[in-house]
Amino acid sequence: MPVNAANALGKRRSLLHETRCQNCSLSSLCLPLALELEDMEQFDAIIRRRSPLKKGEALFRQGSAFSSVFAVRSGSLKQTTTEGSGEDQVTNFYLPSELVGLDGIDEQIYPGSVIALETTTICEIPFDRLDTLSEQIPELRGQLYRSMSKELRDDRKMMRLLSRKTADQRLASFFTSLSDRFRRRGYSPYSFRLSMSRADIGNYLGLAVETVSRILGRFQQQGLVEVSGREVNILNLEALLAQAQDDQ
Amino acid sequence: MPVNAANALGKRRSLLHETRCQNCSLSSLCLPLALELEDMEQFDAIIRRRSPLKKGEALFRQGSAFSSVFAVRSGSLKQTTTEGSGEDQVTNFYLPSELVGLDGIDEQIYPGSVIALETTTICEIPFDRLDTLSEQIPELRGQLYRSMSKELRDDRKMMRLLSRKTADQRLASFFTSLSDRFRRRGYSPYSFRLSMSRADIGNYLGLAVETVSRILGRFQQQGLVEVSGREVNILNLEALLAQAQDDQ
DNA sequence: CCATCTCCTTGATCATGGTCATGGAGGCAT
DNA sequence: ATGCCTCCATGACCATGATCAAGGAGATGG
Repeated sequence: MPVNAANALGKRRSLLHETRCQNCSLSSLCLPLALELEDMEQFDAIIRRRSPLKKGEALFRQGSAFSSVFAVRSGSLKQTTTEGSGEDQVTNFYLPSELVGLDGIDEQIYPGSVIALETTTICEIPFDRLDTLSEQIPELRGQLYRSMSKELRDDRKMMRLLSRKTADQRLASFFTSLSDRFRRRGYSPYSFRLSMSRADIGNYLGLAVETVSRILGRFQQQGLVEVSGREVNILNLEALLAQAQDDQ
Repeated sequence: MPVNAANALGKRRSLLHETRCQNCSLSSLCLPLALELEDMEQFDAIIRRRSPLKKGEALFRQGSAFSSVFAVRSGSLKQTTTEGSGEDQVTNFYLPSELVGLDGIDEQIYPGSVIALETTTICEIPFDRLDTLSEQIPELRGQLYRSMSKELRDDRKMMRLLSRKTADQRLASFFTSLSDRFRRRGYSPYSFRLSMSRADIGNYLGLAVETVSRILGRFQQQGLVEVSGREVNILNLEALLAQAQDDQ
């Protein structure tokens, strides 16, 4: 007895590491967040699921032609930009449900490379189709505006961090921010694994690797966190939050 | 003999410091950049021209309710954010044709204050009407996406500046960037007036005022610029551009 | 299981730019 | 004009974090 068409489709999708937005656990955080079922189906139809990226693989490279934005489904990535012959600069880390590539719209070129930090699955959203759909679905358009606006806001925070905070405050901010992002995604805010190296963290925070190591050591001695390699246990979130403030 | 209606309207507008987008010298840089005449008229209709801000006046304050984005018509402004009881952080300077307030869409609150640095005129664009119009006019929507995308790109540049560049490179970048922005607006790229104080510049670049002063002095000795108070003359743009690079 | 490489840690020294202190210059109101 | 501010410049000193150096830990592949 043959399975019905819907099931067959379902099976094929799952074999290709695909799922539909309707079933995705991230749908409450991701772009289709505000969509009715019917609209979500339309949105779902333009998504291209990609085969997973392996650690170190690039989603795209700086300078390549812009065509799509991408939503992270699982795993994590870093964005890096190179200028002249200078060293790379890590400008962002991306976690599941976050949107990658929005800064390429303007010049139709990706202004940075985005590299997987671990095995990572991605939903590709062709931008011209997204734009067209955003004409028909105001909620989708609103969500897109909001995503970009939020990224602008986060950038301002990062500027403040880079120009006013001490090394200790930067690390504390980094951990509390990560903790918060994990919590919002339903993971433990106290216990998680860093997918990025110390070098990536230092580069992102504007610090030398050695400084990152030293401060992590100090945080451990102070009983704020417990760090073993890339495993992190936050022991005193309150104190970390206090450290992260740059006022006083 | 009565003047005709169009003239009367024109007069009233100019009395209120108003002009229409069609006549605005900035229209090739501003939001309506890509619009046909007919679309531009629709866009023009939702704009509210405001009476000029005086130096030091706020366009809006951090935390107030988001309702509009704003286009700078003449003059300049700075964006500052306060965190806790900490010192303000200058996160941006805005020049004519640039769009202010885009980072408030997400949380429906302006995340920073925006203050006029001199007498400044502004076009107010109510966001809900802009959004609605962007549904009907794809070019407008595209331009809005591009504006936000560009701001994201500029933010990445700023992060690189703050985390990798030396004090000299930061100042050189600041001047070359300003020079470029003036050039694009049809002003001299070599000779201009700074509307912001040394303190604002230092705050923006993550430097102490004293450092800004010292480096400006050094730049003068090196024959790169001539600075007298807030008047700037760029004598050697090439060399400044070279200084501004962070590679080598 | 060993060799190799990358990643991380820790120590010693140094340099950039911050802080503190002071004085001058220019704008603005009286 | 005169005094008062704010803004800017310059000098002396200091602190934070970078750089240099070396070694250990953990992963990866033969």
